[in-house]
Amino acid sequence: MGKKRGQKFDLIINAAVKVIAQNGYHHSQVSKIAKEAGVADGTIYLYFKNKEDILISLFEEKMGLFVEKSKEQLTKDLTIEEKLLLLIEMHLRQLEADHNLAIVTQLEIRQSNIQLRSRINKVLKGYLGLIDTILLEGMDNGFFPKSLDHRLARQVIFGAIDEVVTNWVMKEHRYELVPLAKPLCNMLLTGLKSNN
Amino acid sequence: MGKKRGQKFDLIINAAVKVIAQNGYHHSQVSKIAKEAGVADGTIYLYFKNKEDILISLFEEKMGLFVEKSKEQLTKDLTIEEKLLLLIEMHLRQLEADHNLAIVTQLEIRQSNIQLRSRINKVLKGYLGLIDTILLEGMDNGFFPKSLDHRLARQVIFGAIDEVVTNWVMKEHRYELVPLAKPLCNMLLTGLKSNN
Amino acid sequence: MGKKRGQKFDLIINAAVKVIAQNGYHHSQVSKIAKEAGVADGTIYLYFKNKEDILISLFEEKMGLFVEKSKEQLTKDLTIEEKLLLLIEMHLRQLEADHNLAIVTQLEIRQSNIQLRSRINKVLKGYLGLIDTILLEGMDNGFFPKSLDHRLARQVIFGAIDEVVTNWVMKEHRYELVPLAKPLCNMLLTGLKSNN
Amino acid sequence: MGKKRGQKFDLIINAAVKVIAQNGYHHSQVSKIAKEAGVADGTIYLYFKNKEDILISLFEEKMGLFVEKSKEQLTKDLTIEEKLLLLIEMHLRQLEADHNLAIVTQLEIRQSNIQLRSRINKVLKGYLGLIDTILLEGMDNGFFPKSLDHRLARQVIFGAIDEVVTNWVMKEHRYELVPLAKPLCNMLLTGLKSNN
DNA sequence: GATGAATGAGTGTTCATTCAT
DNA sequence: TATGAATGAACACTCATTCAT
Repeated sequence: MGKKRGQKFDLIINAAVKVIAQNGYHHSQVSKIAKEAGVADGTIYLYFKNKEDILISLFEEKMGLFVEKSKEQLTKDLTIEEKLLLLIEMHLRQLEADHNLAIVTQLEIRQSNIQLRSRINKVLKGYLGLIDTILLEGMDNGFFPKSLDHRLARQVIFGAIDEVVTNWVMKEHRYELVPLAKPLCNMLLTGLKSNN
Repeated sequence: MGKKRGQKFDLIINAAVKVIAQNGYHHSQVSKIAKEAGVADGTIYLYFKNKEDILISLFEEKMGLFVEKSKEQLTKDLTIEEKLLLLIEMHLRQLEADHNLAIVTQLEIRQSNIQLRSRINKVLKGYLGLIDTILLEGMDNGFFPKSLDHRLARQVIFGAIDEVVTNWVMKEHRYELVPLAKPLCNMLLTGLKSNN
Repeated sequence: MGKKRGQKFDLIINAAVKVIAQNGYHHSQVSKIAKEAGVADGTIYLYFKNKEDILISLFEEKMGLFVEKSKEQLTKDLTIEEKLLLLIEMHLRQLEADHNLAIVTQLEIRQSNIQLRSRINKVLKGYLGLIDTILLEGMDNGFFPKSLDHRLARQVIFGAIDEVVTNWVMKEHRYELVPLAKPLCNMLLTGLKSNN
Repeated sequence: MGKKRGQKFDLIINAAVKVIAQNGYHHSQVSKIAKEAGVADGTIYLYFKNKEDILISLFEEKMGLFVEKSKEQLTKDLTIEEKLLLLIEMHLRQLEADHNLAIVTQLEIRQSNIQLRSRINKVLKGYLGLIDTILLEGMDNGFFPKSLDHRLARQVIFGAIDEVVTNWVMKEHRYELVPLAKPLCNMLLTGLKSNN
């Protein structure tokens, strides 16, 4: 059964983002999502294998789109520094633009089984690939040292961004997120230590 | 109800770590934890308010202990650099020493409700306080620039360490964790960029 | 709605025999039968009132045909003994010739509601009528005693044949059925007791 | 999990006989049975694996008891003829004494999956064993011919009795059942044919 | 007639929690 | 304190049936 797409697919995905952000995954009954989407309960199962599949598909859909867009932007002729900044900015902008999505992404999706993590990780791999590309290009042109452990660096970059977003969600979006891109990027590039 | 302590309290906590790490939180029935602990189902409720309380108490107990130990270590007369390295090393060592605890800490505990996050965050605050202390001391003695946004820095440090541990857990502990402390610490202090 | 006949009617009936024999009635979704028949789900409802109607119609169709054929054969000029043997042989032969039909007839059809039994019984009545005809003719010509309780006798004959077939189906058709006609017929006619 | 017995086990079994006889198996919701038994829904699952298990356990319980009783009676010093008659009489009497049980036994239990049939058959085997014992003893002492196919004979006897009971149930118990034992027994022993 | 996407009623089962002993 | 049998609320999912095309 290849995944069916169509108007209803998006209808359900968007309803799910809203309902899950408001109630949390475990209190978001399938019937509640169906009602919000304006379809019958059973219709959900024409487009999704089960309730968990909604959550993961939602992530794949939204995050996949984001990765696509980002990949495209990063083909531009920019310096490594500009590319990293751009990526961070896009990341923060995307989530600041959709608070519900941010809640689902930073909190609810992490409630999924270890097994489901593999599907999540597949999507994440796409994102991490973008970071890797920047890192490798930078090592190639001397912006980063040849000796850089790029896997560790990738984890540091992703972990830092992710934590910044999560912190913003936990603080209930009480401050602006995008302005943090620049200082965050600098901190990652030059470190915390005074450079004198 | 003040929290009751006693032999059984620890018995249950340790059983929970084992059972939850093996089965995941949602497949760890209270009766399964009780059986592993060698107590009756009902006994659990003499020591814990409900199932979620086991999970959070477990975190409070183990993490609280860790923060205590760390705080103590950090009173030693060390450079800022040494202190940060020590903290990271202790963090990685504690989790590498107990794989089950690492699984619960990095994966399962995140499945808790948004509400429960507040109790988790309270514990985390203790840990983040340690980072802050180092950061502020460093800013004070010129190791870090006065202009450092220490809240952002704290998020970067925590996010990076956390991601490194999570990655290790997701990769099923297939490599050694503690050796990553040194390069991780350096990366955080001097950044990714080449220092020509 | 008079019953519609046509190519598709038979297509569906035959698909149903196959699907139900293989999966059991309760695991034979209408859509599965439709697929096997090569028609759309909705088409089923142009020919049958509901799912149960397929099961009963199937029985009516196959059994009705069998009763017709048998009635015809029994008009021949035969002794009572020959007629009974012929009936039993035809019964066993019909089911041995179509294992799937035998499964449906002996096992699956009995899963229908008490209400539906009335339609089944109507069909059976035709068959039982054949037995009655033989019994009454035999009582008339002295082959059977005048005192015979022919209703009881009919139940004994039908019950015995039915059980022999069911046993064969339950034993997964591991032996030949038709050869049992002769000894079964003898047993019914002369009883189990030694005749000396 | 060995089967738990106890007061509640019987309570539930008896409630199930009543509810299933009145509503049919498929319209006998577990909650309905629980209510009739005066226990909570969940309690059912302390004593039975699932809904089907209630049906089969019920049969095992009631039929098993009957087979025990019959086996005991048949140790008496009786002629073969008397033994067969006794068995038939007990069979008819047991079911005439409990109309609800008869409905479940003759109609509802047959709605179970082919898989569940194996558990049913295991119970039936006990009953069929009783018939076999009589047949073999009769062949041994010359009451039955040495050449008797006792497996076929067993099927004829069981099929006949079963059909007589089913017929009585389908006719909604409108006549007395036990009086049919004698003529039924005779018919099985001496056959239908006139013994000129 | 034929289709098949959409419907939504219906229920078995789990398991955290309680409480009489 | 400790027990564990009993509770009962809660819900994902199926699938027979409909109907607009």
